[in-house]
Amino acid sequence: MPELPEVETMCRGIAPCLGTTIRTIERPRCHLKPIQIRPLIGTLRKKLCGAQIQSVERLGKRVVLCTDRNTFLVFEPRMTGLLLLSDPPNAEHLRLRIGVTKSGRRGQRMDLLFWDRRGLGTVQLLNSSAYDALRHGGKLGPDALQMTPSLYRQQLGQSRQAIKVALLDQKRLAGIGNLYAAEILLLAGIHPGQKCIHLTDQDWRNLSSATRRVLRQAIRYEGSTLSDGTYRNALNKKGRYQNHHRVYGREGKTCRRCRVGQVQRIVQCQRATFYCPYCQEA
DNA sequence: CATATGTCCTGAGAGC
DNA sequence: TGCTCTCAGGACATAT
Repeated sequence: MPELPEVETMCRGIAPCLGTTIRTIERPRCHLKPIQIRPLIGTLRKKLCGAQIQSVERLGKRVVLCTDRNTFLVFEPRMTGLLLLSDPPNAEHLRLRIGVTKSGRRGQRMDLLFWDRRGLGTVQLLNSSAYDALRHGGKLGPDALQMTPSLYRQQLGQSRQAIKVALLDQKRLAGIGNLYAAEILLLAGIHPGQKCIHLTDQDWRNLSSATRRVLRQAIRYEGSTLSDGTYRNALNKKGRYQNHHRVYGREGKTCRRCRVGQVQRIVQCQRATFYCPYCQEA
């Protein structure tokens, strides 16, 4: 389930594509239900073949390839999507292959692959106004790494939702998912069920610093590969942050922050929440 | 408007 | 053993 650290790792991993020219676009044969790709593959080919990849950006949990035609190819991995420069985990879940070449007459060939086991991911080509609407149209909050105490209070402070639920709302802030919400709230010392509207200035300060600390550390470890083994970096290597989770997925085990509390699992909005009753008082 | 719930999708694991 | 059922949770659509 790629969240900010995994998607950031993908962006860094596909950096060898920078400056390359798109030559081919294919959707591999697949007996599974095809993923959503917009526009249709033929149109996508016409619009992208010959275009140069100028930059790679992360937009919340999305990866964006920006081309010299002022168009933007937006990958949304959702649960199990991956961007790869090497062989995929298997062939049957390969969803899109983009062949690129380095600039120059006999530029080196390379394949950028979109692989997605569950097929909930999407790929979309946007023009600049559509991309602008995605970034600034109010559908996506500020990036989680940019959150300050006052920005947190501004984006979440009036909400009557539980803080854990609000952290997952990409309209409020972009990039946090179920796993990192749990780890961030632990370090902030805030109970996941606490209503946003009741949080104090000290809580927002703690949340702001915990957010940066957790996400930066997770990026350093190239994200989390859970027990299903799905998440991989662009070279098909596992992340390592799962070995440093303090509460996520650790129900009944000892909290890695205080080494005293026993990790609890509750359900909020039909999603699992892990927390330490010792570090995070109700 | 804000918040809550249902839907999509596949494969792992539980339970019989 | 082999089947059926439940669950995992991204974002979006629909309901309250």
